[in-house]
Amino acid sequence: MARPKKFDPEHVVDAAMAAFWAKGYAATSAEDLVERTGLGRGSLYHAFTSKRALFQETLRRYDTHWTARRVEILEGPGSAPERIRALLMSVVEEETAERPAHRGCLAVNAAIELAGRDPDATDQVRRVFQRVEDALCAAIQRGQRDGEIAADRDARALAQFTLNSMYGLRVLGKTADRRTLTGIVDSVLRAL
Amino acid sequence: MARPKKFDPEHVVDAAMAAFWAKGYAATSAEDLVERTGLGRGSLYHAFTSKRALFQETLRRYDTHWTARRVEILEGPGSAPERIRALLMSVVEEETAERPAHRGCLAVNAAIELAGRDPDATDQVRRVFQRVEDALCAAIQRGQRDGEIAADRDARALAQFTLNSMYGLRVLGKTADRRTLTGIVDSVLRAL
DNA sequence: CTGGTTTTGTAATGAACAGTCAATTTGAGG
DNA sequence: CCTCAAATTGACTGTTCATTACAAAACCAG
Repeated sequence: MARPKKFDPEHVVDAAMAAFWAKGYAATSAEDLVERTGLGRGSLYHAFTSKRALFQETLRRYDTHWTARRVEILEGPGSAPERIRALLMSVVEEETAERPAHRGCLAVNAAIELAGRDPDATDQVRRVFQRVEDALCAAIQRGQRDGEIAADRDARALAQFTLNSMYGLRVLGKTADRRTLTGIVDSVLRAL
Repeated sequence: MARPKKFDPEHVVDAAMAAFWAKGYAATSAEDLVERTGLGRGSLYHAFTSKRALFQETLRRYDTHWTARRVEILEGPGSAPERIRALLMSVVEEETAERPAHRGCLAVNAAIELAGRDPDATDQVRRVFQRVEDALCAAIQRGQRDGEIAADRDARALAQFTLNSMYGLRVLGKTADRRTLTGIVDSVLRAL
């Protein structure tokens, strides 16, 4: 290695993520990325090849970094239903927060914007969804062992149902108020 | 009126809708719209002012035309749970269809792409969501009268829960297979 | 048939787009 | 303290973007 990079690639990807997250893929320009990352145009392209490749890197980092945070919520202390409620309520809080307004979940945004047109993005999104589903399934199985969730029900099916509800909140969160969303969370937990 | 329009405005909006629906707002170019609608650039801009205004018109038409179809499913013959299942399964069918691939629901797509950045689009999306929610609420109240759905539960809350699940399917539909989605529909109906 | 108003088609606008390049700087290895 | 591969810089590419200008064409009212 001759000359070391002046920047931390992870920081740069985080900055790019902020841009893509706020505006979506198509509406984010190379200029936006240059501004946010602080890199020069040349450096950015030298290091990441293209806008598309940088977005792919962004999705990868979202998977490892942000998805892990969601999983941690489920693995925290407390009963399984409590943990699941905490997860869903964290989504409600995010969606109703003033700032950043309605940025939602990057994986969901990418799924809606690019599914069917960008196979690589779709794959990465699938990975995110799968990780959360698996964590939900583990939490539900724990709840079944502890007698908080009916043991005769299929844990995988319940996990998928809960995941579905969580992503529903990402959609309704764009227009619904906190009360409504909280009511939905109550209904979901009642169904477990 | 001096010279009559050569085109049917509704047909043109439908064509524009197809373009926006397939690619999203930002990724659809004026050129795409010209191709799809068959109009000349001049005519298109003369009649619809701007890409943004045409999109707004598109959302309005989606609300009156497509949302009505969803509502019709709920008002069809059969028990309330049957009708709700039919609605959710129509979403599953659309999401797993080969063609058009993963175009989803235009209102959901617009919500995810533009919420927080385009107040007019957000308002229109809210209107769509509200109409479906109201129709669900009516169906659920009917089900409660007929004894198919527990009468002690809040119909509005159940409608919002069901709406949430429906839009969850729009998200998971991008990566999940038909079996999984159908399983989720089963879980949702079990919760009513 | 004619006047007046609107629609239409085409060409042109400047801005913004993603991506490239050659020149320059840098610092780790020898 | 060189050498040289890699990183940086910022100007530059050609393309595509949304939108407009303008003149020709079309049609209804009188």
